[in-house]
Amino acid sequence: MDCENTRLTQQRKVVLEELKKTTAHPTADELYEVVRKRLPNISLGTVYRNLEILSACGEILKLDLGEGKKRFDARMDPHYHLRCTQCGRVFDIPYVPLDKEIEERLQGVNHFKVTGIQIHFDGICEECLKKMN
Amino acid sequence: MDCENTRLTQQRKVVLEELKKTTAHPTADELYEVVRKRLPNISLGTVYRNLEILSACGEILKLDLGEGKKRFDARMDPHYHLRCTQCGRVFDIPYVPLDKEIEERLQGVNHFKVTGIQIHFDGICEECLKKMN
DNA sequence: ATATTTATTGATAAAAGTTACTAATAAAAA
DNA sequence: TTTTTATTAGTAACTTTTATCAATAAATAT
Repeated sequence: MDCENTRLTQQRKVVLEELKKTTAHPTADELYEVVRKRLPNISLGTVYRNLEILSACGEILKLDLGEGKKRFDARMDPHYHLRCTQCGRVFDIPYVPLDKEIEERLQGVNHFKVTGIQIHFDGICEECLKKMN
Repeated sequence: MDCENTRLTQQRKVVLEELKKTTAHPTADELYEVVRKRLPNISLGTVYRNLEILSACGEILKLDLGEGKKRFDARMDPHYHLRCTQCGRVFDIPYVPLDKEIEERLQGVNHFKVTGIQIHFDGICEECLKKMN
């Protein structure tokens, strides 16, 4: 992916701006609906294309929480994600530096070169916990 | 999901048997091709349906490694998975009991009830490492 | 400023993976 | 054996994502 010869179009700008405004980890389709309020003629394909480019160029994160669709996140500092099995929302979880330790512990037990670790959590959010009691 | 009133059909039996034979973590489609050799008239939908039922009833694992398609595994003892970014194959990684420790460390830093942890690894397998040197 | 180059767009179709539907079948119970 | 109903094959439909392509607009050169 060539991130040098990239142009800051209105569409790409608005997609990135709207993603930065939210903490909801929207899907491409959800973000499309939001962006459409500012750019009514934008197409869903353009949203997909820009999310792909932005994530490939390290400007945003593409998340796969096993839902059969991808989510996106403009927050780039280290953190984890928890998906509430009750309401389906995705929340940020503070980062505790486990990755390094996990890598260390895995040394010697296999013949692979580990290059990345994917971790996320399932659980029940505060709001849903209250509703249950 | 009602796992009591379940019938051991030839199709379900063969799907489970063939999955147990392999360590390749096949997709539904890949397993369909294998099962078809024994049951030429089985349909892809039946393979999907049975994999769904078997995993819902805790007989097999459904894996999502972020590829946009699910994989299945009949190995039920605790272990992790590594996907080789070079050849795309999925390998088993010995289990080191991280889950409990991770859960402990996450206590107090959030307001969620964590019910599950999804961990998998990206890397390069032994075979691909050799080819690179 | 203006012209040129080419990355990007909107619109649409198509691909890939998965689920839903239905009459017919077969596994378990009576 | 008969009855009940979970399951099947075949197919359509659905969801998410990617590809195609002529038209457009952002950056660069003139």
